[in-house]
Amino acid sequence: MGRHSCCYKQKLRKGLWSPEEDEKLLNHITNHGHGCWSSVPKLAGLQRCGKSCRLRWINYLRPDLKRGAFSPEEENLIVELHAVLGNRWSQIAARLPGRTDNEIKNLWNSNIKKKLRQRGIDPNTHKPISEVDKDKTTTTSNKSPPSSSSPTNQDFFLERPSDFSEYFGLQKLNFNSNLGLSVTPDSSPLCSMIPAQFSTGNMVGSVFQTQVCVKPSVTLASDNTSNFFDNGGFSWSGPNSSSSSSSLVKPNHNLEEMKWSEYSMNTPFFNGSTQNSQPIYIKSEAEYLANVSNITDPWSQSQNENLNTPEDSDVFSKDLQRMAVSFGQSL
DNA sequence: AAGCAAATCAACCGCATTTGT
DNA sequence: CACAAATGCGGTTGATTTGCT
Repeated sequence: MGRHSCCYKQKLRKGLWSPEEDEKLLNHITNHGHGCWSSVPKLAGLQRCGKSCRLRWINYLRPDLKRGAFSPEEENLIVELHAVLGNRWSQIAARLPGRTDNEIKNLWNSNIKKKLRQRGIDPNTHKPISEVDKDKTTTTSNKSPPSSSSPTNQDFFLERPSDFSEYFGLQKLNFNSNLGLSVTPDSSPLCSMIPAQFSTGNMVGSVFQTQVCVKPSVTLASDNTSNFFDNGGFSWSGPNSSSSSSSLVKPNHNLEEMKWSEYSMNTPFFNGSTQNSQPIYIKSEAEYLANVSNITDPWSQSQNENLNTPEDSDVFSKDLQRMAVSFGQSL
């Protein structure tokens, strides 16, 4: 036997809201707040289910809603955010004050998608359509999932849009094993989105399961004297680590199909249990590349080879392990 | 002005996750 | 720990509006 909707048990109204219903709901929430949504309809004198009341409030009655057409700036931001977040409409909406996930979703499906296609861009992958077609004909079955589907925790691939790090800019991430991560954002549009991602949950549940993560553009150094500008990438400050060699992660090395969970399962770094707060700096790939020339790069020799080899993955894992161990020791 | 198709919008549905008991 | 209820999310649908012939 199939499920029934929440409106089924009682004879509750469905469909469009009347002005009278709106007024009742608005008055009730203005005077008492919404509290528990399931009790709202009863308290407000409405023949609706709580879910319907919540939706009406969020999408229509909320006083902070911005109405009217989307500006070109908003549309651009939606495209940029979609390139990073995929169809995570609520997270996209969180970056556009006064806009709801529902209207952004509608705009995307009815308008933006079409515009992108007209410009020769695939709205799912944000790549040129010609490239996507080529991929389709060359790739075989077990490749990364399309970005249109939200990656699950299980299926998180280290894939990102090629221009992602341009949005990323310089971030200062403050890791605290009790509080999770917080971020001091810079002024680029996506930066303040990122901490919202990071600050919920613990390390494994947040930063290392988002597309932001370390992989695209970072250098890892286990030396506490190095700083962001010296090593051109990713570092942490803290007590001296036992490892004297610095660890480097080549930007864009080809580990697209490795899962973060595979790293996180094996690295003590991600399992820190004592309270500590460590600043972590990440800068954009562009900045990285501008500064990287003086840095010894263990992957440079393999530049023209297929980098997606077990050896590469192994080196990368070991570097992460080393970083993890020294970080763990500093906690 | 009428008819039709496309575009837009509001709301529902089912599922996943979170919270409470 | 198990279960149920509540909440939140994204996909989808269907009604309405808009634009074109």
